[in-house]
Amino acid sequence: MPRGRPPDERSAPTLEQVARVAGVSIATASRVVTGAVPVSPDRRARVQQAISLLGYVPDERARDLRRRVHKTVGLLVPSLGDPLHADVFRILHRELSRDGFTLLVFETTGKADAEKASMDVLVRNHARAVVVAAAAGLAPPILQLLRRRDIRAIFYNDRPPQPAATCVCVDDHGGALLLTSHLIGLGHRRIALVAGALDGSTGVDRHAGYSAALAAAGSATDPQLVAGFGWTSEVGRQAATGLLRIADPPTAILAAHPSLAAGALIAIRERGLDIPGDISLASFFESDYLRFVDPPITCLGGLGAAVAAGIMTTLRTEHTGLVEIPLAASIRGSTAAPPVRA
Amino acid sequence: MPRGRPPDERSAPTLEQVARVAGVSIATASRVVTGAVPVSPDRRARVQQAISLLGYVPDERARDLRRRVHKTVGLLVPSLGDPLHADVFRILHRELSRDGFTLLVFETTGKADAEKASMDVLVRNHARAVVVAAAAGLAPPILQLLRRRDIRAIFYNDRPPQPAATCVCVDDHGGALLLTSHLIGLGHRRIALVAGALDGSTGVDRHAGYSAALAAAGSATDPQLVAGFGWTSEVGRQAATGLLRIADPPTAILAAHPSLAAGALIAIRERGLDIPGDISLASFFESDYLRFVDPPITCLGGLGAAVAAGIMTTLRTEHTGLVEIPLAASIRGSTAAPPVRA
DNA sequence: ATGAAAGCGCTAACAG
DNA sequence: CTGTTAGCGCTTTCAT
Repeated sequence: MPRGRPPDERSAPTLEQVARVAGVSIATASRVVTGAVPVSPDRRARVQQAISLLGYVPDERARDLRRRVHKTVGLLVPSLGDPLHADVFRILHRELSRDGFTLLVFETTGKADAEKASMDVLVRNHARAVVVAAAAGLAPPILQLLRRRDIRAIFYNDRPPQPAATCVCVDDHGGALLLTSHLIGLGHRRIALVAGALDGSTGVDRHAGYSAALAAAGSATDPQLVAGFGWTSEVGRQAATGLLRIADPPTAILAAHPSLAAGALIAIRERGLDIPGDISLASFFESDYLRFVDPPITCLGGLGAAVAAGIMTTLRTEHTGLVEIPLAASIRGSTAAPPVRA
Repeated sequence: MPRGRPPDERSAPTLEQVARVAGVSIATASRVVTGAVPVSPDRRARVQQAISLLGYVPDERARDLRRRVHKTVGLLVPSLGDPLHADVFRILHRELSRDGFTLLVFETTGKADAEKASMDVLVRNHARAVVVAAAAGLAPPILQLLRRRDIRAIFYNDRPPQPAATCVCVDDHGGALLLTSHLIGLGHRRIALVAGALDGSTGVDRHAGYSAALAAAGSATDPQLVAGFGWTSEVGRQAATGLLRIADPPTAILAAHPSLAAGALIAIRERGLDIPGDISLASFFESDYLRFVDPPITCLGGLGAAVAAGIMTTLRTEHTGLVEIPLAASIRGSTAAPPVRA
């Protein structure tokens, strides 16, 4: 038998100690802690006194073990630095804490083995659900493991690899359409897209939305005006630099991500152009700096909150399927009518 | 007695099931899982086969409960958006996972009640240690709770409220001294400080280091050249705008935080000044954009890694006391000799 | 309203 | 080497 070490007073007090101090049974002590079942007032008081005297705090793990419930949810994101993911984390964390859940975050940088390792930890900790931003890399075997374990997977941002999976997706197509139409409405005809990587639905859908808006206005998509197939500011900068050098340069640039917009911003300034006098700039999604920059940049707002809300609903209602997050544009100083030309 | 529900095959397989399938005792199964004690080759093989057949994964919580160990560490930061904290999170997470630990992150935004709530969760989950960036708000009662629970507290960034506490601190004074001396060495005499809030050791020490460097060069600190007592880019922008308007404006600006530098950068551009031709700019710490901006901005580098390393050492060696992280400057294009003047 | 006791899934004595 | 067994701290049935 395990050597039951002498009850260490330094160690965390247990329910048994509380019960002893209060002079009641463990069961009664438990009942006042959980608060569910009726306990006589005087005993309740004695137990509560013992609790605060000892500084008792229930052991969440023992509790879950016995209750056979799993109050852990995982979040897998490529990067916590990304404002969208940071927002989702913040809000998810807040909401889940409210329900007594624990959120385990993993930064996977899109690497498959990191995702594998993260999933392993989550399984070992009996996660009930896992929220995944980096859908692309989540290999089928992992998905299978999740299913086998009855762990709900909720994808967001990118559309999931499996058609029937639960997903909270931003309306990328609609967003691009919205922003591009805004630019067209302002009078722009040469609108460039700094597109982002086209290996996931995010990039592809934004590109499609952009093209659709153009088509609706009667123009074709000029391949010369689409560049920047990555997600870093350096990619954005180089793409914009190239875009500004072509024969018939754009009067507006739409960036598919704040980092891309940051790069474009630098390129525009290097070129000595004025925003929005010479060129307009609009970006997907929100980021602190988009507001602080001069002029503040038009973008698609309120996203993190909406995504997080969608995830919470999905989590709570056991909903399965696709949730589309509607998008709204925050029109700011960086977009205006194009300069008049010859 | 609890109604042992019929063994649900959908649910996570237990060691007992593994043992049954392998035709061995549950103890033997446990032994091959933990891998510690000798087990005969054939039995080992049978168990391993059963494990992969069932897809068995040990339940971390039951394990910890039985082992009476606590493999959870908490991290409390004001904001995950801050590159320093994001770095610390990333590295801590990686290192701790390696040791089988779980990292629970909390964004407290410096609010005392958020810190209180976070600590509560950590206590309930039997955290072994908690790493705290927002030292200022961690009220004494919480500290007391931690001590009582024998939870190690490791502070970083700000110096802790309690003198004897364990702390991994950046050498803020030395860093400011280093950067300011660099600027002085370049020939600058009018060096401004965008200081950050002076209600914590971080801001105060950086200010002191700046003054010390000035004093060493034989100049006094001109109060007119110190502004920006907050941590947002907006504060930095306003401070720098003011600084550039005074009668005898600075030829160099030292920002106490990347956000402050971002604001200063905007102000400088608004003023139409060239970096580093008209004015030099240096910043505390690293941030992606500091590298991508044109010109890249001189700053203090490698910080997150160093802090995280210090924390890990502290965690592993049970070290108590103060660890100072040495700082190194990354000299980049944003600092050069001041313009020649009349 | 209360207490005794049976385990949740696991590890580690202890005795073969 | 292997099996038996006593709990880790907690909740909950069952019987008072």
